[in-house]
Amino acid sequence: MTTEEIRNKLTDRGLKVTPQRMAILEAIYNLKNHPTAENIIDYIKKMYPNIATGTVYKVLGVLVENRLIKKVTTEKDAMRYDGVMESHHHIYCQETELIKDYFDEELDELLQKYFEKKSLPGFKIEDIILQIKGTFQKQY
Amino acid sequence: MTTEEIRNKLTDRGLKVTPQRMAILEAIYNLKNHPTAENIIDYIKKMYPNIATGTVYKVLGVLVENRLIKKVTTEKDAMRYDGVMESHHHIYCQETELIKDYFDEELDELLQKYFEKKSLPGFKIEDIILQIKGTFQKQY
DNA sequence: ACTTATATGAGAATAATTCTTATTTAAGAA
DNA sequence: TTCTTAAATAAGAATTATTCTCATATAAGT
Ligand SMILES: [Mn+2]
Ligand SMILES: [Mn+2]
Ligand SMILES: [Zn+2]
Ligand SMILES: [Zn+2]
Repeated sequence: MTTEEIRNKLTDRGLKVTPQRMAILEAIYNLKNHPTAENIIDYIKKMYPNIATGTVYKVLGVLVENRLIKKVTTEKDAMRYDGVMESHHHIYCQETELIKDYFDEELDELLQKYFEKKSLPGFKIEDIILQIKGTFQKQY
Repeated sequence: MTTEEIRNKLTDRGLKVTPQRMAILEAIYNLKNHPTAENIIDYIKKMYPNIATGTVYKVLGVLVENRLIKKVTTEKDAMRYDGVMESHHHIYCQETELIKDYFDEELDELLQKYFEKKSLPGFKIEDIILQIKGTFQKQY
């Protein structure tokens, strides 16, 4: 993801391009494993030590509203963020904080067809995300 | 769910039976829509005004550890709890806080078979929960 | 360059949860 | 039925995650 591409994501949504917004998007794309706000703040402060905590939360909210990033829910108190906007699911390791992306078009089609048939009465489905919970096998 | 049944759930796990634990389980079973800790506290305080907030959080943690209840993740800051331990999925209304249970054995079998075939290398799946996001149609 | 609506920084405030410690109590043993 | 004691609770302080307020700074259009 180049600087220009990041800039375009902002302008495409009619958002002002600020160094803070650029830095936050860049952080999300570079930090793997679905960073928390705190992860993002730590990362950005290396290059840009004056960024305000409140600004990061504000910007994250704006980016979510504008569908440039997504929230990832967990059983921990801190929200996590995801810069991958293509449809995908999440593999949660119960022993660590690791959340791996899981892409599977075949599964997505299967689910889409399944819920076309068995549509939920009175509910318009916008998105289906699998939370796949378990543990990674330790390798000796 | 009778008082005796609730009591047995605790003793079956080797947990001491306390009025607080009984009240918290009863609250979760009676409150619908996946209550927050605050919902549970408000409910219990009607009958039992001296219960301490910290006790409720402590007990909720114990009940989760002992698999008598589950956490339900959301994009909001407050954790929500679920007393329904049978396998099921969640329908999230994007416009309200409503989280509806969705039971579907056919779907569960479909998923189980799917992931038997396409097993995730190095990962032991313990549970798969669908987060079905969308909106309930308003009826006029 | 000028203007202005919007974004940011700083720090206070709030909300959700956890921690600490003295006291109480459930449940098994005597 | 007491007695014992490890575990649970109440109360309130502390911590963590997030939001809010408001004065200043700045992006972007004119
Ligand atoms: Mn959450
Ligand atoms: Mn919180
Ligand atoms: Zn992801
Ligand atoms: Zn449920």
